[in-house]
Amino acid sequence: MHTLRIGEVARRTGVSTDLLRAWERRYGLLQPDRAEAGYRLYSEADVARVARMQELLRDGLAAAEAARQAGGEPEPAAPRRDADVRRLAEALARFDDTAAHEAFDRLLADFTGLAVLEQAVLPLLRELGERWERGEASVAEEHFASNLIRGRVLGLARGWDRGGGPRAVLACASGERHELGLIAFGIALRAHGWRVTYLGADTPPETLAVAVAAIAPAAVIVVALDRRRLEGDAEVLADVGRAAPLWIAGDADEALAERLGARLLDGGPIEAATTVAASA
Amino acid sequence: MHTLRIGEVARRTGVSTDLLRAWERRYGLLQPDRAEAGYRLYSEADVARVARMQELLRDGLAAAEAARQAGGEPEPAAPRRDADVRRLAEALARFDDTAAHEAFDRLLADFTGLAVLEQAVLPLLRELGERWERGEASVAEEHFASNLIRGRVLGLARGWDRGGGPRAVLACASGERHELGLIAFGIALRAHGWRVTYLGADTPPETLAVAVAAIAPAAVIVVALDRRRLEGDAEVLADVGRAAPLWIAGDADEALAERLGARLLDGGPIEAATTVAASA
DNA sequence: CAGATGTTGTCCATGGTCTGTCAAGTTCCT
DNA sequence: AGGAACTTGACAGACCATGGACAACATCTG
Repeated sequence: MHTLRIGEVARRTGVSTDLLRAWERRYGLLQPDRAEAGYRLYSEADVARVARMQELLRDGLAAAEAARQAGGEPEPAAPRRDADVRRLAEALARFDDTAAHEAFDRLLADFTGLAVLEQAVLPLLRELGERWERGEASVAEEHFASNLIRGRVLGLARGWDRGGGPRAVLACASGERHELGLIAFGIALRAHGWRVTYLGADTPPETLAVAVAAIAPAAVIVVALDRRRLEGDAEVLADVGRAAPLWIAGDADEALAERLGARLLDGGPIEAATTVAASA
Repeated sequence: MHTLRIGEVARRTGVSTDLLRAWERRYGLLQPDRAEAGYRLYSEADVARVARMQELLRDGLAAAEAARQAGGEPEPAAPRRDADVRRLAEALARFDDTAAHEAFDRLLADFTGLAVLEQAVLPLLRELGERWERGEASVAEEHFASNLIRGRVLGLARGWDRGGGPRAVLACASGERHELGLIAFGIALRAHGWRVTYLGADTPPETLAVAVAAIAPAAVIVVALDRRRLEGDAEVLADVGRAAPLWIAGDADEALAERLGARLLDGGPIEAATTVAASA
């Protein structure tokens, strides 16, 4: 199981080899096996532990304290997570509110909000949508699931305007009600140290304009899965784009972005957050 | 659990490190642990206490008095509830996500979910609506507030199907998106020992039918603030009414109820829950 | 009203601690 | 040979502690 050399771990985690050795020397974060020649040999669990360490550092803990906390149990491996995801899916299909919340709670206890969204919730909803298109899932199932999940995920969007980083305003376009991707983006941007003001689903463009005027953010992100929702409010959005850097995501292209004085965001929520974070 | 150093507490609260030390020295607001090197180590609870201190300062109290209250005995309940409701309203008007959640948390810690809804949230939204009609509140304010509150209130609707009481299915009519009253009703019905399956806003009638067939509840409650939302789905709703006792609430009257094979619910959410609970 | 007194947020000097990075010299593998 | 890794030691810059000082403001006093 212990097969990775230090350079590979560094590549995977973005932590320099020097720093990996320093963490080992100072805090005993990792205790890799050794090859006969003395080379450190790490396991996948070690990589996860380093990732956890990085998260704790981003949360503002001192390195010594972060190492102490990351030194405990590594994140549970994929099987346990998959079991909980499956339990969640089954509970939703049964309209079983209690079981669904329990599965969700367990996922949140074991993983970060971003990981839960990325690896469990979004794929689950995507799959549900596909099954629905194929006629295998009922409207009722889809409705119950997305309603419950919406409530839980909105609960993740809090305390986002704390701290001292640059500010961003996030909104779904007018009429747009799919906000899960936007929330995932918000969490990811938060991990980059930004402060986020989340306006949520179905934000009228005037609301956006008022918020932007009040906050003077370093970025404004508007998402729509149907480009007509953007086109319909083109003038107001262009005004917003003159007041602050505007990004659009979802069903948009370069031409539309240019028309709105906006920049285009594509890829998943996580890459998009990296892009925006790099802009300021 | 004392893990945060002073700089991180400063970042999270926006209070300078100097001031944190001054508050400790002068008022004993916080008594952090110390690391071996002498560094102050704070807990999450300390962060909350600082946030509370800031709120009291915003309310105009002198720092010494604010520290006394933030650190010491809580005030009697009623004034504090009013103060927290006011703080919630002010935070929402400022787009201040963190302060709003904190005020909400404190309300929930001190009162039941039903009381918070009945005495704080619903009146607050009603007042906001009125100010909006008079042009005193912006669309932006209204949107931000109801979005944040929706997320919090949805978080109250969990674990509702536990236990052994009679079952009820709750839904907003198709297109209807005002679900706060329905959630208040759900909490109240829960207090009568019922198990509640909550389908949420904008429930298509077919979804309702599937859920009712799957659950065989002792009551089905459908709410709409605009009666056309009920009339549009009259046939399916009448089918539902044949499968289980159906109640309609909101903008409806006896004639419409009769047409749907339903019974009429009026009055506030709490009386309505009493009515339904008495029916089984 | 002038002056005295108290309150409160901020600033500074000095000195210790923490932590990421770097360097030097060596060994291992292909 | 050359790239990657090893160990040890060092270092700069960020971070923190203490204690005192101070300016701005409010409140009280004669």
